[in-house]
Amino acid sequence: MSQLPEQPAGMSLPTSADVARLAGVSRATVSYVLNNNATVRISEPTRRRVRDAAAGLGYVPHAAARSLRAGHTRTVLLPAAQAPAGPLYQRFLTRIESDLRRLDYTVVQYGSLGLDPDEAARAWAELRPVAVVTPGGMALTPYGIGVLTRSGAKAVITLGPQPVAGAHALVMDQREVGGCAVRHLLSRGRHGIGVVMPQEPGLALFAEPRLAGAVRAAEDFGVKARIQPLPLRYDEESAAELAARWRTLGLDAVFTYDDEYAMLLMRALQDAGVDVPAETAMIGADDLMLGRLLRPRLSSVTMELASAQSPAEMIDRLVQSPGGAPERHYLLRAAAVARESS
Amino acid sequence: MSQLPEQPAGMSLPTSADVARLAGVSRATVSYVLNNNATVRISEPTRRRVRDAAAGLGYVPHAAARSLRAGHTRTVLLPAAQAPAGPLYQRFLTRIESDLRRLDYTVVQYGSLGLDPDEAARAWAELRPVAVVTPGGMALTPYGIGVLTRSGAKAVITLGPQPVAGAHALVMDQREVGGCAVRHLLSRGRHGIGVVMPQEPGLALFAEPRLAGAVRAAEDFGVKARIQPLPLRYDEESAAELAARWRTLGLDAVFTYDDEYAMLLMRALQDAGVDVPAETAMIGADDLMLGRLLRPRLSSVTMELASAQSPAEMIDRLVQSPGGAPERHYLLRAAAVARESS
DNA sequence: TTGAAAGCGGTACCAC
DNA sequence: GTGGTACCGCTTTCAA
Repeated sequence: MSQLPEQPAGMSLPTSADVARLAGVSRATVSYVLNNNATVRISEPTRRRVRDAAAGLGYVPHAAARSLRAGHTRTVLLPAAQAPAGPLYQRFLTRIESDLRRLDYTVVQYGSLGLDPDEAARAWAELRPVAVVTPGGMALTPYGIGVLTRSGAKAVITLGPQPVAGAHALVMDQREVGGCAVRHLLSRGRHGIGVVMPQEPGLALFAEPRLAGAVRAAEDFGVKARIQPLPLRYDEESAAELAARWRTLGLDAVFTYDDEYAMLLMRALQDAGVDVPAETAMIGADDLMLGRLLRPRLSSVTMELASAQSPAEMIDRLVQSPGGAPERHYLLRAAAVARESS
Repeated sequence: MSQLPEQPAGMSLPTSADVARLAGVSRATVSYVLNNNATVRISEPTRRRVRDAAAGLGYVPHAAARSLRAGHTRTVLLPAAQAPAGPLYQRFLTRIESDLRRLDYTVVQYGSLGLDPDEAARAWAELRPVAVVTPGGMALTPYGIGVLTRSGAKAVITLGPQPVAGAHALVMDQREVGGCAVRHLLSRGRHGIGVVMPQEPGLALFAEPRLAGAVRAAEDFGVKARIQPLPLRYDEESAAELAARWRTLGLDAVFTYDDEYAMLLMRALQDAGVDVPAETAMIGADDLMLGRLLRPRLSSVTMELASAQSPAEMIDRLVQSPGGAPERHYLLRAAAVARESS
């Protein structure tokens, strides 16, 4: 398969004019045939001659020329996230990417580290994408949205913990994660609940809403419930320091932001002689394998992406009929999984 | 900053002709000014008028038009990897991405899931990238390399465990990881060494070379050393099954592919009453935080990317003076970190 | 059923 | 110093 079309040793790729010449037809005909243009009838022999010529020369159309002429692209731009991607985001990416390709879009991740929001929007607009999906870490200003829209983006969509004014939103509402965790702990009869707040800068975007959801769940429960934020760096020293003053905090439960922080804190608490779950119940989030390997086995908040419509279908719909009011779709389903640690 | 340039409500982005009209100059002049073209002297007042007009209109150049005219792009294409990216690859990505931007390249990750190698190469070639860096998971055929080269790619580079004929290579030689692990275990006086082989399809690409390196290190040591591959799925059932027949294997050490598999297997062995490290020494790879949290603390092979020249500089050099013989650069430095498990 | 030709937005050569 | 203009590769009327 790889070698079938004998490529001439010519050093530069042929154009549609070369294909036309070899097939003995005009460039127009080449375009009609290769794009299966339905509005024009081309005879079967001609089609074959064109196809053979294209294959023989190893013709590859020039995307820039095509989109320049067309006045639009089928590029969906996904600015690469700042923070290292978690497992959930990776699943989201592969999913939306293959779905969009099935719908005949070209998905492009474009790195924009170190650009300010307006510069970034202009850089994206240079590519004239038909849709832009910006992850939470990337700020999107009204100016940026304007530039993108006027550059031909039919859909500007934010993806993250909270919506942005003026753009459509795929909301992964992290508050529900905190809410689930705290409701679970409350249902276990715990009332003094610590909430781990990672100090890594990129995580604040997720940690803050999780805390807000935790606080909200506690308020809904009543005055007995108390939420205490617990700053923690992802290193043993920080965990040991927290564990050392654990008993002074008067907590009987902790939501650790995620399973990895759970492992860190569980180890530190156990080393400090604090029993889990007897003295302190613990729940993480992400439902990773590692949680099941801890002793006690870690309770966790499991998350999945779910919506009536796949994100790719939403994008396709917005592209085909743009101009509606900003839409919000809540993608995150969270549920507590009880194991031995709570 | 975001609101300063009052954008007219016009619904489509202005072209350089619009800028020229507003500034009262020609399109040529606009191009000269905005690109700081040094070969032509434009008076300062004119420059200002052009710049003001461009800013006022919110002008954003059209990348496709530019590259069509130029006959080449400054796009470096990074086909997105198939397998979920590990921490090492993520570090590599952010690094190369910001380095390349500094050198004024546009870095684009292009998803190609589910395309066959030659289709994928054609899809990439449509974008006329100046360089392509394909991760190990993506096959690159001689035909594909030919198409890309003729489409204007000055550098076609593979990135992964082993080089590919006809392309430059950034080699992350996984054999050294297995070699390090085994040499470490041998130095501890262990001779019957199991090597975990993850059964997840995407990991074979890494696991096989690690095993090969392990075998090689054992051979170098002498006849006393024995290597035994141990297929393992990433689930507790598979680990328990392996642990149950552990003593029949006659091994006194195991290299677990990475730290996560180490955690899985360590738990299973401990549950089966096999003492680590007394009965079986264990070493993982990646040197994750979680290894330090295990009891016994996990020995691990730590990896980092190092080379005389940054990958971005290599790409830039190849782009500027293409046509040399395929280069190979070995990026991976591996070293065993001894902790309590070995 | 096919071909000639205009034009998408920028760049760069050549005149003035 | 600045403007006119040809052209990059492709699509799409319009005419034949």
